[in-house]
Amino acid sequence: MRRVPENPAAQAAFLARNAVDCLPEGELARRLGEGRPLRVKLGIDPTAPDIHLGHTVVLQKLREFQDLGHQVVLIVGDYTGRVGDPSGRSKTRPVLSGEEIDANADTFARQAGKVLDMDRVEVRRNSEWLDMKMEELFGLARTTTVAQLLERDDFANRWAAREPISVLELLYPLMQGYDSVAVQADVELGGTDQKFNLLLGRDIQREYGQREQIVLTTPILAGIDGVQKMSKSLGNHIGVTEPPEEIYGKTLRIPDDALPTWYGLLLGSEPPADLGPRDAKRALARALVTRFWDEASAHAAEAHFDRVFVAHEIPDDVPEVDVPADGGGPLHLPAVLRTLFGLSTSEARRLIAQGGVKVDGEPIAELDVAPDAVDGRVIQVGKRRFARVKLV
RNA sequence: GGGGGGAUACCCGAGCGGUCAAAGGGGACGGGCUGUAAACCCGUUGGCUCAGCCUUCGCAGGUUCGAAUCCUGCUCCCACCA
Repeated sequence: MRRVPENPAAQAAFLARNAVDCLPEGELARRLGEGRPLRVKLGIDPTAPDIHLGHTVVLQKLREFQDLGHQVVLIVGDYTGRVGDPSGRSKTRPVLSGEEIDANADTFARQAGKVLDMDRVEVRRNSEWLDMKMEELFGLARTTTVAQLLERDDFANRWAAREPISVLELLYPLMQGYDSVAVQADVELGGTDQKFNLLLGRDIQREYGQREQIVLTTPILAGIDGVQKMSKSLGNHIGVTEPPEEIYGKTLRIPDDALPTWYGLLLGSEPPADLGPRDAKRALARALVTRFWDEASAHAAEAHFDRVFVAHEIPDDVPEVDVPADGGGPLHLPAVLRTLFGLSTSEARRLIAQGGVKVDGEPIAELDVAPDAVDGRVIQVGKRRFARVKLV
C-alpha cells in the first residue's frame, strides 16, 4: 500500500493529486477533517459488465479512499441501466432481464475485486429506491428544470444538431442524483464525462435537504486506438480478465503518443526516460499483465509475443481441432478453414488468394489439398490465428 | 392537429430506370515494411458447388424488356409549426 499523509489537508491533496476536478474547492479537506468515514459513491451500469482499464482508473481512486478508511458504496444501476446514460448517441438500450442484471452485477463485483477490497464495499442496487411511486417521481422531477438539463454537453450538442432526445434520457441525471440522496453520499466519483451528472447530484441532494456531495472526476482513458474513450462497445478496450497475451499484445498496439497518458493514469508515473517507445510500451504491458495476473504470466506473454510477432514463429500452445477426413479424398481448404476458424467460404477464398493462409509457415494457394498435406500440421490465418489439424 | 424529411451492406453515407453486389469515408481483415498487433504503403470487405450462379438497398404489392431508383399501401423513425 502507498504511504499516505496524516492530516486532512494533505490527505485531500493526495486524493485529488491526479483528479481533474475536486469540487467545491477545499470541501474535501474540510469533510475529511470531520474524522469519520466518508461515504464514497460510484455508480456502475450493469449493461456491459466487463471491467476494462478505463474503469480501473476510477476504481483505483476508490481504492485510495478505501485504504484511508472510508466507506465505498458501489451502486449497480439496475434501474438506470434500463435508460442508458445519454452520453454519445447510442440507441435505445435493450431492457435487461433480472437474471442478466444479476449475472452482470456478479461479474462486475468479482472483477472489481482485482482493484478494490470487496469485503469492505457496500453494494446497492438503485431499484431499491428508484422503483418509486409516481408521486415521488413528481417530487424528483420538480427539482430540476429543462434548461438546466440542456446545459449538459451531450444534450446541447444533440439539441443543436436536431438529434433526438427522449424525456427518459433527460430523466437519467435526475435518477443518478437521487442515488446520491438515497445512499447519503459524501463524495461521488466518476470520469470527467460524468461531471454534469455528479454536479446535478449536489443540487438534488440540496433539494432533499442533504449536504451536497463532493464531486471528484478522473481523466478518461483513451482506448487502444488512442483516440476515442475506452469502451467495450467501441471494441477498443482491454479487459482486466483478458488472457495475459491479449493484455500484452493489445497494450503494444497503442499509439506511441498515448504512452504518457497511459503511464500517468494506470501506473501513476511517467514513461521511463531511458527507454524508447517500444521498450516503454513493453514495460507498460508487463506491468499491466503483472497487475491483473502475475509476473510469471507477464514474462510468458512477452515470450509469446516475441515468438509469434517478432520472430514470426508458430506458438507452442496451438489448439488441436478435429476436422472430418471426408473419406480420405482431397480436402476442400475453405471447408477446413470453416471448421477451424468459422470462416465463410468466400472469406477463406479471399484469404487464400491474398496469401494469408499458411500451412506449417508456408503460404498455400491451392483450394484442394491432400489429407497428408494438412493432417497434424498447423494452419495459420493472418498473423494471429493458429490451429493444428487433426483428421478424424 | 398541420405541412415536411427519412429508412441503402458492420457503422456513417452517395446513388434516384439499365453500365449496381451498389461511390466515398470509418472500422475490420490480408499482404508489404517495421522497433510494436504502432505509423506508413498496397489490397480485400453479401453468399455459394466461384472466370459462373444465388440473395440484398424498411415491408408487401404494382408499372416496365429491365427498379435501390417510378407508383400504391403498410411499418418504423426524425426534426419543425401549432
